[in-house]
Amino acid sequence: METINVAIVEDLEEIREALRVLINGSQGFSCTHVYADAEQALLELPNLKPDVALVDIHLPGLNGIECVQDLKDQMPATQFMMCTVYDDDDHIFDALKAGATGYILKRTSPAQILEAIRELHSGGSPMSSEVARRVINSIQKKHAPSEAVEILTQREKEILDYLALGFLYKEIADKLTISKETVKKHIHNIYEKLQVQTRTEALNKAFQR
Amino acid sequence: METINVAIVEDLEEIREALRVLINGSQGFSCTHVYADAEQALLELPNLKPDVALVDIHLPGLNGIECVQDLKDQMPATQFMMCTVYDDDDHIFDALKAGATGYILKRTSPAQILEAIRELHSGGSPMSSEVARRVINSIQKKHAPSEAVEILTQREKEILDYLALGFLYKEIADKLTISKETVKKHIHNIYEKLQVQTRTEALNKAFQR
DNA sequence: TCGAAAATCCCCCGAAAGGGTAATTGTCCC
DNA sequence: GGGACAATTACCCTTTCGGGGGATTTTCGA
Repeated sequence: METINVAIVEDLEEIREALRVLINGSQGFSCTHVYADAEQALLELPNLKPDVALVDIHLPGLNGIECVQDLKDQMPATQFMMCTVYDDDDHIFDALKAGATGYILKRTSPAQILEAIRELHSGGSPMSSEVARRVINSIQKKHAPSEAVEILTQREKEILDYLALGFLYKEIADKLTISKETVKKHIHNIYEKLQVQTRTEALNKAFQR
Repeated sequence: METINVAIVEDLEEIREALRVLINGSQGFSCTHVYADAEQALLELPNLKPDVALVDIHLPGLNGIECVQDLKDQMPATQFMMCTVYDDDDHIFDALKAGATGYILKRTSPAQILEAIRELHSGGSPMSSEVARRVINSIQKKHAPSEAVEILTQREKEILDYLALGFLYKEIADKLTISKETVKKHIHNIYEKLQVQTRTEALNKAFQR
């Protein structure tokens, strides 16, 4: 059974040392490198390529999310877990976009932290069910058609979909076997209802872009 | 401490009954309604409005995801947990889009199932770390700019971003303090590199739409 | 069955978009 | 220094887009 190499980026010495002691004191885990800020981590970590990196979001200077963003490019095999007090939507989503694959809160128990590291290393994405709910809410919000679309008629929605695919008026007309002028009229009505002037604006408003 | 009312939609009698017995035999849980197919559940559940519904994905006739989609509209307060043998990306994502907020695999232990129901009811989204990883991978894939964009120059990417926001050539020109003709040329080059003819096509290809 | 909403079509017109070509200025690299 | 490439500007041209107006038929619910 191999040892999981863990690096820590955390500005608060108390927490940083507690994590180091926890990890080094546990069978199968090793923590040889800890950093108090992102800048130092960015300098050294790319050469060390640890299996897992625990990164605090709130860091002085460059924050943890930007830190992960930079590091992930240079060491894609390393798994990053955000370790933070924040559990609001924005931070979670930004962290995931930056390349983090785990997200735990600081109040997580030591045993659970170790378990999370193990899961992260074996291909999972540990996160509390509250964090997961926030992620899911974001997905569901993104996939829900905006309310603006509701005021459109069935035909208008249909044409809007073709518009989203990049078809010309003429192509849409052919697909629906109606005249180009009718397509134009529908689109004109769509623009009026959505209060926009161009195709791209309409698509941005109709879907959440 | 209130009792959590749980409904079950599961076609295999063995599993269905095992879940019912598990839930009814546990303090704080109650399961009074079980269904072997989606059709029956759709008829009765909207009147019962249980706190939580465990729904199998693989059902005869209407599948569990379509079932949740229909039910979620009629009873938005009920929390739906998919309970399945599948853990592939498509099913997970479709289930979440349909309105499910939990996703557990059938091999989950009885104790963990109860814990998952409790978390689901208290506002969390229980899912195994493997399932969570798949969700996160989908998010990261969606947010990663497509490789196609990489062949664009910095200036071209910049203009592409403005294009995505729906600006006119003239507006982009003003923002970048360059001439409209230059903007046009850049966009022409972008289209060539992305092998498209229109703005919408370019945006669809550049981002994953 | 009456009327409103939706869907269909048409004309005019100016602005925007997109294709093609050519030329100038840098910068970076060999 | 020369070559490749990025960024810039300019001009040509055609098509498409979108706003304005008006008109007819279909549909569907009150």
